[in-house]
Amino acid sequence: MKISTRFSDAIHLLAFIHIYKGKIPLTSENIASSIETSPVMVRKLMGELRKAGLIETKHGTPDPKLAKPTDKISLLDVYLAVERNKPLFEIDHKTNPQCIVGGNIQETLSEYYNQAEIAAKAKLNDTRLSDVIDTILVKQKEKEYLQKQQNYE
Amino acid sequence: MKISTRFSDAIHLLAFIHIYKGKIPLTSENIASSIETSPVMVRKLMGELRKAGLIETKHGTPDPKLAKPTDKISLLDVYLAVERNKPLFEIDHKTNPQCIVGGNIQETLSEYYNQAEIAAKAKLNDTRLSDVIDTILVKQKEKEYLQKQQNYE
DNA sequence: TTTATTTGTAATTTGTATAATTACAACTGA
DNA sequence: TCAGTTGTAATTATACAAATTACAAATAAA
Repeated sequence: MKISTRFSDAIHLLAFIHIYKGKIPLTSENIASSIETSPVMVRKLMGELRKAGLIETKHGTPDPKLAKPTDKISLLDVYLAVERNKPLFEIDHKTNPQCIVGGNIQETLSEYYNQAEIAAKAKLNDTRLSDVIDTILVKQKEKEYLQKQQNYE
Repeated sequence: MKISTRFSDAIHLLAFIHIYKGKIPLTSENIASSIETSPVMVRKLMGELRKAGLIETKHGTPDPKLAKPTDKISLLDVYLAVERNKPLFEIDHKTNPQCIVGGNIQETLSEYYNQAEIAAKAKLNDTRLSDVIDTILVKQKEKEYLQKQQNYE
């Protein structure tokens, strides 16, 4: 499976907008170079985030903004924006309906999978974009501190 | 993305063995026709389930058995057997390390993703193969009852 | 009001993970 | 012995995400 990094990249994009707003021009080109993807992918993701009401953009103008404060955007909001209702656990929808197992496994698993999926989504809903940004900034400070230390050794 | 149904198919396979043991020969051919996949895929999955200690097979003999009672096998056991440590949420590992966001997002997200993943896996660990089999058999009975009803109408 | 820049989006190509297929040695049991 | 099966490797086919290409529409600055 060619794995999808849309969810990760969308969070990256939102954090980037917040951290670099006013410091560098927020063109799809600049954002793409941080994610290391194509500007077109960035614009597509931004289109979906815009439709979900998470950012505001203006056609022709390289200046996207977050539509809400970072503590009012949860990771679940981002997930739903770019992955829609994509299941976390895939069910095999092509099983033999003539068989007791094949004829009932899909419905059965979808119930149990759903419970697990909701547990995961509840955690995503508890995590705010502000948490992610705070963690990024702390990790960055720690890195810078370690580098400074090394310079004096 | 070509989605993977290995997890679903592995549960299907185990339920099939339990329900049809002694009723029909448990050849990879017969199991495959219920899953609607190839016999080779079934034999591969069985190989992984065997290595994980969930089933016992004998080379050349079409007679796999569950290695434990169905209430001692959880969906998490099956997941780990066939998906190993495959992450539920994929992190983009190719981001620009020169950027504050690109340089810290991977570590950051892996922490939050892990929390969500553990919540989901805990639910899978709470669900036993016996639960799945019970649900399948109940659903089957319900179907048969409805069909009988229709015959008298 | 022209011109360079950018967004937004569609169409096409490319890369790659997964499943299906092919092939066959090794084992089993009648 | 021999037909049937498992276990596994190698190859091919398929499906889909990402990258690329292309361009109309909007913007901003000269």
